[in-house]
Amino acid sequence: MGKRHSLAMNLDAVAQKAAVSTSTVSRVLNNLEVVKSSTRSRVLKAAEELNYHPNLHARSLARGKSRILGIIVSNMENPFFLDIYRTLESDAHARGLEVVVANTDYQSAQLVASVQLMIGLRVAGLAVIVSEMEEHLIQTVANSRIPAAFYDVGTPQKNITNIRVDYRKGTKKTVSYLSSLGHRRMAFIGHHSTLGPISERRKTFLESVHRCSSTAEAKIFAGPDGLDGGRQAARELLESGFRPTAILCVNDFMAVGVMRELREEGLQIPRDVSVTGFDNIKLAEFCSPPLTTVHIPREEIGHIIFDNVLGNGREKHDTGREIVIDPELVIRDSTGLAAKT
Amino acid sequence: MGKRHSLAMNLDAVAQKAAVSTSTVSRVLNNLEVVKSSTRSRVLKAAEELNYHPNLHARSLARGKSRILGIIVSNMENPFFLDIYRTLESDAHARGLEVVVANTDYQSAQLVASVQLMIGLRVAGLAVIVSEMEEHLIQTVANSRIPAAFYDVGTPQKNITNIRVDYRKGTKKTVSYLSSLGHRRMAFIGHHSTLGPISERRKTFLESVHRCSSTAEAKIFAGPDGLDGGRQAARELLESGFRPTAILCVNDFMAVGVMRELREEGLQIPRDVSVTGFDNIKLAEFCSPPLTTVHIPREEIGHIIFDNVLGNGREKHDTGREIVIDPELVIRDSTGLAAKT
DNA sequence: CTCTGCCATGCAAGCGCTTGCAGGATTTGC
DNA sequence: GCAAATCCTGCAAGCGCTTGCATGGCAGAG
Repeated sequence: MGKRHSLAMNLDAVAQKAAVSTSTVSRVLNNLEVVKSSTRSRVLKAAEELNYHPNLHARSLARGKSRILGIIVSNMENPFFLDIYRTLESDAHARGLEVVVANTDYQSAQLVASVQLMIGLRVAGLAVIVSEMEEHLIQTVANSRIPAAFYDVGTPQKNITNIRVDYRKGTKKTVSYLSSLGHRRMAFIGHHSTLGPISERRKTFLESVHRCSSTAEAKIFAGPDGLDGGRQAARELLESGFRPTAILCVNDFMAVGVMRELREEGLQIPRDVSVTGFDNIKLAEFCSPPLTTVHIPREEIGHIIFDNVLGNGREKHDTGREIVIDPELVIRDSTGLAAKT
Repeated sequence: MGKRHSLAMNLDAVAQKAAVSTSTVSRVLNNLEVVKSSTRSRVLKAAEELNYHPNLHARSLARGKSRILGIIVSNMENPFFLDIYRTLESDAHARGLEVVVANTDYQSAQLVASVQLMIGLRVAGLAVIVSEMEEHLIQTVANSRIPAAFYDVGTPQKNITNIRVDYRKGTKKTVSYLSSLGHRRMAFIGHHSTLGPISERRKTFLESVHRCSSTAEAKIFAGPDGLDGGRQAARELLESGFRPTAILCVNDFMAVGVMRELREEGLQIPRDVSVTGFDNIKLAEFCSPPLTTVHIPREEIGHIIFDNVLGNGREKHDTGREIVIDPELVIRDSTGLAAKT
């Protein structure tokens, strides 16, 4: 019944205008060197004049694969994830791949939808940066045979690599550092989350504090994630009457929120109370006072993920491995000697 | 020559397994209500067992269109763009559309590539949030007949809407406010950029200062964009010997960087010098001191863009219009009465 | 001037899905 | 019990592109 999609501009149109076959047009557009240069330029001219843009769906379909790197990320606002994403993106572009991102917003329904999307798109590779994922879904990805790498999720699977940061170590380093400054009464401010990495930090915190000194006190507070959440949690802490000399926060955003609230309360940092963060986002360096925090090498992580998804074949497609990254403590001005009480 | 792509799992496989035709499978998967429920569940079961995921490329090809909203953005790290993006994304999801984003990093080559990608993907709608775009490229988008909206770019075109913020007004409000506090010596800190909206602010700044008082002094400084850039520009300002009582920054990030440097120099804000930003990002509320800045309603902008791209038909597809948004001054603690000199 | 061989191009099948149309099976009405 | 209406399902064409194979033309060799 002829053209159903009137406005469509396709290879045929170009072929006709250039008086060649579609195959030739295709070859020109794909830079196959078999085409005579006079023909080539004629085709190029026709395509240009018709304002032709190849239909990527048709191309992927015909080729049986797409040149797309899929990225699933739980929260783009988090500079932590954002940085990893940016690295992946630039690696992909360097390899001539397009990128499609899906944000899950920590919603498991979104995660499922995103995975469906990526598989449906038959992406060339998939990076999943989400902190938590059901075993079932991981299996789905594994079954799809799409080369994939996860950040901080579940256990390694067949042809899937899992990359994670040793949060325990980071937390331990922070606690020992604070302990060495004389702190014996500490609080941990986390957020309402059952995410693995988060509860890991919480647990390690308690253990470490008690290992450093049997008389040490440790309490845990929580608020929603983010600047506001940190502030809110700090408020609760203040109202609880507990007066720690040091506060460890689950991430830098919350730490900045916490500092804001403490300052409002008239407390000085670090004179009255020390504060630490986690991640070492840019802001940590620029807030006031600059924040002592745990640095996580996000660029490095991004590169590792990319290499494991679409690396030059060096070591990809091993039977899934686990790669563990060591975090480093960065000392700035938000921590100091414990105040005498 | 049989299956070229061995691992492919397609409709046929499901159809065979469920002992029906591909058409039926297709109808089940698309929830067409014509299928007998016993057949339906048989198909669903087969699909499930085979771990089948429809090929979205084939689907888009057959349907002649995709259910994808394309978003092109110049810099995801900028919370300003990020917020607009997030709004668009949630609007899209609410309508059952997928989203694909392309980051241009302010590189014009990337912009071209992104536009190609979106057109190639035959996206259902396109939002372009990039601050600057060649007329030629705008035309390309217009010619593609894809419903599109631009933020802050060029002139309205046929079936393309342009949305922009009245930066002049925002800058004027800031200057008059500072002027009313007695400031007569002001600096503007921008970044190295020829982007329209930026030079607009710069120019308006100079005009406004001189309009407020003929004896007022105004100078302009610049650095790279971002926290570091603000710091660097502040350094230059300090070294220049110019001692303004107020500094207007082109955006909040730069303002925070500026404040950091001033503080290091021993200056107090706002006692010694007032500082203002632009955009009113979250950080503006949490930095120290909280920043006086110009609020730009990013969510609202996001919704407007979406409505203009894929709105319920209410008013989309007008012959391109221009929508202008009014910014509001938000007064916080980084500004105060001018110091006596 | 004919023969071999290569170069540039065209032919046509196929990628996985949708969908208008047709037709067999099952109901319903009388 | 039979015709008509209804319901499901299948057939097959087509979406725009790629690509293995076939072929026409032309150059150089003899």
